[in-house]
Amino acid sequence: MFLDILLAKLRTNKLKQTPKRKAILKLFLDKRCFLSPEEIFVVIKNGFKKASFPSIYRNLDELYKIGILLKVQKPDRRLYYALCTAEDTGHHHHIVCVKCGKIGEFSECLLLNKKKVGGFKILDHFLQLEGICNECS
Amino acid sequence: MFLDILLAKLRTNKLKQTPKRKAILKLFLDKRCFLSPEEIFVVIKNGFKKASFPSIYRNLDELYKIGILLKVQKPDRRLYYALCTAEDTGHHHHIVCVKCGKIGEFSECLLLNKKKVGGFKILDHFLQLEGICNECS
DNA sequence: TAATAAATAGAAACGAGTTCTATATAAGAA
DNA sequence: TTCTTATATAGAACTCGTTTCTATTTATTA
Repeated sequence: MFLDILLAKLRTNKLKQTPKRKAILKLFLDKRCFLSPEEIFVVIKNGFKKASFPSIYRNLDELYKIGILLKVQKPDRRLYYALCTAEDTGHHHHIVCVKCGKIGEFSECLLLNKKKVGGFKILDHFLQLEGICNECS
Repeated sequence: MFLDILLAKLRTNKLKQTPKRKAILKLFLDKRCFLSPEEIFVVIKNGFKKASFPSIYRNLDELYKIGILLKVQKPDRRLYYALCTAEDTGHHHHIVCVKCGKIGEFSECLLLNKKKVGGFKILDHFLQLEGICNECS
């Protein structure tokens, strides 16, 4: 089962398997879409007696850092997280549909593998794509 | 001259040609890259006795609304604006030196010439590079 | 079961961006 | 030029998503 794989990943990264972490992972497995910290907070608030935003934010960031979640920012200037389905947890980019806002993910880096350009040695890059998804076109 | 065209666009849209608006436009014409409100504020602060963030933000938004500027959001969760180069000649990118802040420009697009990726049809992209310039390395 | 390292809740802080309002100024009219 | 009026401005105060701080609680292991 997929949840077991995620829980194993927690152990591998020395993160405790707390009830709330499990609830967050189950929520992402159930919904299979991008969720904001606020949406997750509401669910946790309903399932437990106590809940706090800092824990939600920290958990989301930790899950992002160990490659379980991916993180994007929508034009509403909020963070959104979703299960990362890329086989490798390495470098990958996202593309946003200009019509429906759906976010696609691809691990293929579109950049030519150049080390130097215009007299500058390239250290890092930020690539943001806009497009139209299959359903909207 | 390009500045005249932009100023005419202000008049067309019934926006006054204030000294600060002119300074902002000149800055974009000079830099030819994405700038944050903060970066613009610093320049305006140096060129005038007074400056305020609300004016910068409102001006950038107005220039964006009448099509003079583009607006994007980078992962640092800040807004960035750049001249809309629709009439401008060639597709080009910028690279910023992480040490001295110098901005390089190159017309060669580093993106693989893909039209579609992950089920999305690519319409537009924004690429910002970071690196080290010749003098700093 | 006890030890301990990590996770939590709650309050407070942070910071980019926005709203409010009185004052200043660009641009057209007299 | 001077006057008039609508727009632009500075500065203070605010918004709100996100982060930091800290005392308490809890999952893990020994």
